[in-house]
Amino acid sequence: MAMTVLVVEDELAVREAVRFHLEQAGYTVRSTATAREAWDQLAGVHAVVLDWMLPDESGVQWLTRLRANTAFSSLPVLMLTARAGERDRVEGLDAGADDYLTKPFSAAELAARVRALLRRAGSDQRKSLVRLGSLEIDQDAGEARLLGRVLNLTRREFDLLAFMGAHAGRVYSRQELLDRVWGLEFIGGERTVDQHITQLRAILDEDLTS
Amino acid sequence: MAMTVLVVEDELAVREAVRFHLEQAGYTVRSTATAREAWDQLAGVHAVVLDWMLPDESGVQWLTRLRANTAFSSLPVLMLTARAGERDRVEGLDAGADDYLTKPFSAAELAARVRALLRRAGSDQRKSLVRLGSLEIDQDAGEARLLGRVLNLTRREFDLLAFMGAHAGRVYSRQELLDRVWGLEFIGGERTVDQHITQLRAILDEDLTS
DNA sequence: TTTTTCATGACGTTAAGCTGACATCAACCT
DNA sequence: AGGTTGATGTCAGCTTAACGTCATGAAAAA
Repeated sequence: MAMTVLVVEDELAVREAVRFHLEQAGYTVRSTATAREAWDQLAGVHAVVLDWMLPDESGVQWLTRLRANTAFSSLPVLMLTARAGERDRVEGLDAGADDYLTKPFSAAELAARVRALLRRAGSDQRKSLVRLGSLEIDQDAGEARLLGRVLNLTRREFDLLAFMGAHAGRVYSRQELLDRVWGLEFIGGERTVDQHITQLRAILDEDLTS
Repeated sequence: MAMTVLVVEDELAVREAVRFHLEQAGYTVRSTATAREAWDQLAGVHAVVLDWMLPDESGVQWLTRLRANTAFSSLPVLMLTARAGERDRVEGLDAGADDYLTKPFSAAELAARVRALLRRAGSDQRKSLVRLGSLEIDQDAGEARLLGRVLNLTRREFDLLAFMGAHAGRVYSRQELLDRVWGLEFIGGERTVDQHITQLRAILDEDLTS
């Protein structure tokens, strides 16, 4: 699932630079130059990179309005500012920014901070332990247990089992599994899924009978 | 019972921002702009957020005096600084600060750290000592012991071990470790993590077998 | 300065992952 | 009934990429 980041920044050069680096980092990027446009682009966005100074409305004002809207009250926002003034910082955090970066900033650090924001937001809602009968799938620990015993799974095997466990009772086609477990960028035959399913069954069977 | 936090910070904007966020988090907040005033406000306070630079006396000096007073020797203190220098950090912790935060900081992080401080002090159970089998990780002393013997670890090695010890049983990707142990501003290859893990294993192995 | 600690690129090793070939099976058709 | 077809299950080999380690230069500390 590709994460979408909205960049609100009036300076073209900065906007495009930010876009470039976030796309490099694997995010889908949407961008606007004004606060007014930004408002219309919010749907489906997972995080916002917001410039302090905008032509029509200050970033802080915009952020305050955003926070007032319950639908976006917990949307992660990273604020950009040209000045390192202490007062600005405080005002930004007051308005509800989750993180803060002073220009000039390194592109990699921006990406890292966005990544951290998204991870934090995501881990809050992720259910880390799924139990299905005597099978436990522990996302945090990265392990699955059957009858209390830890299964010796490879990464793909675990990912596949975890996905199916998180959507128990639902049927997925091979292609859907490839898209959602392997990722959209994976190019390959559907037989690959068969192989891993076979493997999983073998492991589960073995641990059940031994 | 509502916990009371004393904020000692000369800059009005920062002081009020900190007040705002701590009150949001459910604490009663008292604040002063100078070290002298702070001294008179200490009664009944459960924790202190202390700025490094104050008009009348440096935060470090003030803290040293505080620690010398037996009545306040175990009062949790969170230090704020604009500088990120390693030396400052050491000096602050040396003087008796329990935690340390570099400006600019996020509101959420400040609140989280204060909460952590109060929890530690409240249960009077120094969570800074983690024990895993015969391995002890002592955050306060900045050292780790295996079978009672102090391990000779470098700073990174200790930080890494401490982080993992504090989150035992959880799996982290290389990238997450870089973000959380090295910091978001670190830009570098993931192989770096491998190297330090290898080193840690070697040290632990050696101390186990000798 | 000297000494220690870090980061990183190179490289060998291993096992995880992918794929093609073949076997099996059920449904459908003639 | 026998044959055909398409979907599925399994096996074994090949290819990678993930891992662990070493050595070296850079950076930081003493």
